[in-house]
Amino acid sequence: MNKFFEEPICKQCNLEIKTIFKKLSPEQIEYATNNKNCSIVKKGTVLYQEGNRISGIYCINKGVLKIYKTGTEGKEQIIKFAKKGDVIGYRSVIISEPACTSVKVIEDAVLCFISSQELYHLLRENSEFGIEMLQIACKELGEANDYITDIAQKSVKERLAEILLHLKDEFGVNNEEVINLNLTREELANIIGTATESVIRLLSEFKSDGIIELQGRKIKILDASKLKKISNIF
Amino acid sequence: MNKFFEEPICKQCNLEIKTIFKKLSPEQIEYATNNKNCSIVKKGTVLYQEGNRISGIYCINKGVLKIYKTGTEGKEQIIKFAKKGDVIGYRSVIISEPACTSVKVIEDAVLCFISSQELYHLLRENSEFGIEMLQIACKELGEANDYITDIAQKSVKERLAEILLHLKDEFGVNNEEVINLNLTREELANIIGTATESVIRLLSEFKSDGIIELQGRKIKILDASKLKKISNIF
DNA sequence: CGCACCGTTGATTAAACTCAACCTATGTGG
DNA sequence: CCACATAGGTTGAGTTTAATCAACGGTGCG
Repeated sequence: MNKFFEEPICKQCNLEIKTIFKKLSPEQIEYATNNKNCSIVKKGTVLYQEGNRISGIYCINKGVLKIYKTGTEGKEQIIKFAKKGDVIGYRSVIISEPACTSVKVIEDAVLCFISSQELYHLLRENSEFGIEMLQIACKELGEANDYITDIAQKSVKERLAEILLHLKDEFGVNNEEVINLNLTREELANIIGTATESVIRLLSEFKSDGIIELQGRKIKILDASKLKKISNIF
Repeated sequence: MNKFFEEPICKQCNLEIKTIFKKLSPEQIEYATNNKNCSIVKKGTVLYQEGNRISGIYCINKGVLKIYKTGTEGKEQIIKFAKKGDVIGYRSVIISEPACTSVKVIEDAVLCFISSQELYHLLRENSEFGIEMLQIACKELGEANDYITDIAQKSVKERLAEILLHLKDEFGVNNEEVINLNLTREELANIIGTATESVIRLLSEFKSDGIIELQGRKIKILDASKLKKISNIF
């Protein structure tokens, strides 16, 4: 089974699923197919770092990537995770600036690289494709604004509850209600902007309140409605 | 002099200055000119609120607007300010969603309204215009990511120092080094995500340290380099 | 085996919030 | 014109939240 993914299978890559490419004409799909560059990237790989010039964007066909910034004192701030169907790196390419985030693969990924030139070619040729990109950027912008409000106004406990629900939404749960994404305690802390110890304490509080169950990094959600109440989402 | 601005002067409106329109062809400028709708909006006016459906975007020709979200307990979180040359409302129009922010005029403004239909018409017809919009969105996205990292990691004091410098940059200072934007203490607090009292205490600390001078809402910056040091910007 | 990384817990400290009181300026209605 | 209400600003005291510091246990790996 694993062997199946040992090499990029371009035929079933992003181009055919619902991604930014869905508005391309057959000729443009052909163009993109001939000019993209698929590769397998192992967990732990740093794709690029804050400050790097990047020469194109990556479409994610498989895997999970962590997008983060490095704040004062070198502390990592996780901005978001990217998974199948997401595009990353476009911000820097579009405004011709060095990357403002770093990207690390946290689950083995299959990525498809499209160079800046090709991206611009497609943007110029197909305005619907541009609108598509614009929609992606706007969606991300709305999420960022929500994030700002949450971090600025909610307590750590509220934010942790919210993030657990958010991760459940975004990555789903297996048949045992365990969130399909394993993060270290430190990573959880770096999403919500707190100390690792605070996350640990709150997780065990949730556990003793019967809201979650913990087995190492696996988090099983027992009572989503309680989490919702704690997180103050309406 | 004031009379001069009593009515929108479309001839010298955004269309001719460096805004999103700079990539339009003469015919498209003509089209936009015939379809836009300029108006004077008084300080205090709420342009639209979170949750409203909005039917177009606003280009700012003059004035200052406050873009904010309402968090838990009704506390206002200021996302950003918009001024001459900025466009607002495009996020909601592009992804066909209700507004995720509210907008209030805090300095008398001249605004130019462009309906969703016209915006889409221009986007479809001119892919360079789309790229222009994409660049605006990406720029804003980068700023939002910085903001997230700051709020999550910096102390209130660091953030206040940073915001003062930021306001100085964005709105400039008059010939007496007074920031060209008057905000209430509460508004300052709602930018950096803290309590009004904390802002007051820190401002008077900065004052007694000889870093700033205060006269009501006017903030005079005496020592920008000290502010930079406090804010931990590198 | 020993190192490195992660997770956990406890104790202490510091930052910032909340609450309350009071002051000032401004504007309003009687 | 005065009395009063309102909004913003300030200060102090007390409390809460969360960060920091320190120690220690478990796990996996070279």
